[in-house]
Amino acid sequence: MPLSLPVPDLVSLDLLRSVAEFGSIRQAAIAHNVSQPAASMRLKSLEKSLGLTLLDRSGGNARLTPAGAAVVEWSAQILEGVSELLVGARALRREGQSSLRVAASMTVAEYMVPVWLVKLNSVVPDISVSLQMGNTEQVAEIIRSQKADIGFVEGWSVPHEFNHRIVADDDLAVVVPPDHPWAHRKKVVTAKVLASTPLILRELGSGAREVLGKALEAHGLQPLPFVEVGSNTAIKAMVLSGVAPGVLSSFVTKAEVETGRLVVVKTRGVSLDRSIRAIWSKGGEQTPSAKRLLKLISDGR
Amino acid sequence: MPLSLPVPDLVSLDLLRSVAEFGSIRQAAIAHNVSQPAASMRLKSLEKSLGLTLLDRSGGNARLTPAGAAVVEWSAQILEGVSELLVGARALRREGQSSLRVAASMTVAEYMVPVWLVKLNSVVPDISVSLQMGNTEQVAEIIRSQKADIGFVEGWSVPHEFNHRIVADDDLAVVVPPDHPWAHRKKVVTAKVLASTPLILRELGSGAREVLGKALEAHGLQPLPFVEVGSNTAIKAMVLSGVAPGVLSSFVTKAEVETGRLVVVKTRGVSLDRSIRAIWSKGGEQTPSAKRLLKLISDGR
DNA sequence: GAAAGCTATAAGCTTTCCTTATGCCACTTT
DNA sequence: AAAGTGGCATAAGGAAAGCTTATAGCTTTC
Repeated sequence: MPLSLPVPDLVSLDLLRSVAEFGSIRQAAIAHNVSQPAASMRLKSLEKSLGLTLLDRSGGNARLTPAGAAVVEWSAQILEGVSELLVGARALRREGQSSLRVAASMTVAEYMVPVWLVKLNSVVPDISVSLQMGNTEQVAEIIRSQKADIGFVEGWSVPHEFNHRIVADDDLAVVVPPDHPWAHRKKVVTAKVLASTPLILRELGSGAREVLGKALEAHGLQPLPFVEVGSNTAIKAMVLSGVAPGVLSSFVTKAEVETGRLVVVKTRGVSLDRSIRAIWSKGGEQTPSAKRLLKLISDGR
Repeated sequence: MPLSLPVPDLVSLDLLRSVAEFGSIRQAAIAHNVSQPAASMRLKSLEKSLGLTLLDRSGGNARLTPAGAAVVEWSAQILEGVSELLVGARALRREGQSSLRVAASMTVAEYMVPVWLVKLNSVVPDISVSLQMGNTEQVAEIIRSQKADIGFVEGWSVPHEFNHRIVADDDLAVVVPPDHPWAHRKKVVTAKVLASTPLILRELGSGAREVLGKALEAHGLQPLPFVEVGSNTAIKAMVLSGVAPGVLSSFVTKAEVETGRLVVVKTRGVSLDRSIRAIWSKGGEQTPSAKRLLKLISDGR
C-alpha cells in the first residue's frame, strides 16, 4: 500500500535536522548550500504538509518546538536509512573497481552490508568500497577468481575451500500469509508435509536452497519447488499474494512478521539454522581494508 | 552533516516498492494514482540519480534487477520510518481530539509511540489516535485532569497516584563527544565528580532530571546544571558541540553511540536505571482502545 | 495472427523551487 | 540611546521538474 499523502521531502527533513544541529535556519541553509529564503520556504512547506508548527520564530533565532523536536527524532531513523541506501548504491555502482572489494550473497547485501559500510565510512572516511552481489555459489566464484577481497555467504558447503569466520547467525523460516491454514498458532508442520507441499524457493546455488535441501535430506526427502525465484523480494511478494508458502531468511521476513503481514510457520524436525560467514582466499594475506572491515563487524568499532 | 547529493525521492522509492509488489510499472502507477508515463519517468530518474539499473524492461513486464531488489530492501526501512513519522505527526495534529488520547513524555513519544501507533493502526485500521507530549510531570497532570486515556512516563515518583504498568526498561547515560577526557575507555566517573561537573540537563519535572537527582541524592549530592534544556534533541546538539557532558536516555543516544559520535561515560555508584510505565486514572475503567494498545505493547500483537 | 498488456517518447501545460533584493525584528555593543 | 549584527520573511522573476494525454512499438498469450 502506498504511503499516505502528503509525503514529506527528504531534503526538508535533513534541513530540519540541521536547524536542530546549528540552532538557526540561516546556518542550516549554509550547510546545505542553499540560500536562506530557500531554506525558510522549504521548512514552511514542511510544516504545512505535516500540519504542525515545528519552529518557534518568535525570538531572534528559530528554535524547535516540542513537535519539531519529535519530528527531528522521527526523521533520524529515516535519514540513517537514506545514508545506508546511498552508500550501498555507490558501492554497487563501482562494480568491483575500488580499494576494498566486497562480494556478498543477496541476503547479506540487502540486510547487513549497508550498515557495515556506513560505519566503515565513518571510521575510514576516504575508503572506496565496491559491492558485488550474487548467490552463495557466485560469491564463492568471485573470491576464487580474486575479483573481490572478501566475501559473505550463508550455508555450509562453500567455506571449506576458503579461510572463513562466522560473523552472524541467521535461520530460515517458512512463512505464509495470516489467512493460510499453516498460520494457525497451534499448527506444526513436519518435514514430510513440508517436502510434499509446493514451496516458493530461491534457486539452486543459493544458501537458502542449500540449507533447506540439507534439512530435508536428513529425512530422505527433498523440497518440491512451486517456483524458483532469484530474489528475496520477489519471493516475499508472491507469498504475500497467497499462492504458496515460501522459505526465506528470518532477516528478510522480520519487518513483515512484526507488522503481521506474514506469519512464521512452526516446524518440527526441520533444522533451518545457519551461519553467515566471511570468506577469503587461502592464498595470500588479507588486505588491510578487509581486516579493518572484519574487525568492525566483530567488535562493532 | 547533510546527506550526500543527489538524494533520492521518497515517492519514487515507494513507487519502486510497488513495482516489486505488483510486478509491473503500470499497476504500480495505478496504485499510486498517477499515469503510467509519470511512473515510468520517475523510475527512470531514480535510476539516473542512483547510477544503477533497477529494472529490466527487456521482457513485456519490467522486472527488478538484483540491484533493484537490493534498493527495494534498503528502502523498506526508510519507508517504514516515513510511515511512523506520518502517523506520529497525525496524532500530534489532533491535539487530544480522538477516540484514543495518548499522553507521553518526550522520550517515549520520540522513540516508542510511533512504532506502537503503526502497529495499532494495522490491527485496528479505523482508530483515531491523538498524542500529547510533555515532561513526566505534565503527562501526570494530563491524566489527572482526564485529558488523556493513557499516559507514558519515566521515573519513579508519579506512578503511585495512578494505576500503572511497566512497559519497558530504559536507563540514563552520561555522554560526551569522543575527544572529551571522559571518553577514554578506562575512565570511570564517580558520583562526586559527576555532581561537581556542570552538566547539560533536562529541566526539573522531567523524568531524566528526577532519576539523576535521586541517584546523586543517595550520596548526599545534587546535580550542577550547566544549562537546562527542554528537549533531548537540543541537549544532543549541545553535547556534540563539546561545551559540556550531557545526561540523556540511552534511547536518545543510541544512534550517535553506534556511529561513534557520542561516547557513554562509565560511572560508579550512580544508579541511572529506570522503567517506563503506562499510567491511567484510578477512577474509572480503562477505555477499550487503551486496553488494546496496552495489550499490543505487552504482546507485540 | 489478433488481442491484450506493458513501456517509452513527445508535446504542452502547470506547479514547484531557487535566487536575488529588500525590509523588519531581536538582541548586542558601544 | 544609537548603531551594529545576526536572523527571518516576503516579493519578483526565471529556470526546472513533474504530470497528463496521445501515440507508437514490443512481448506474450490465446
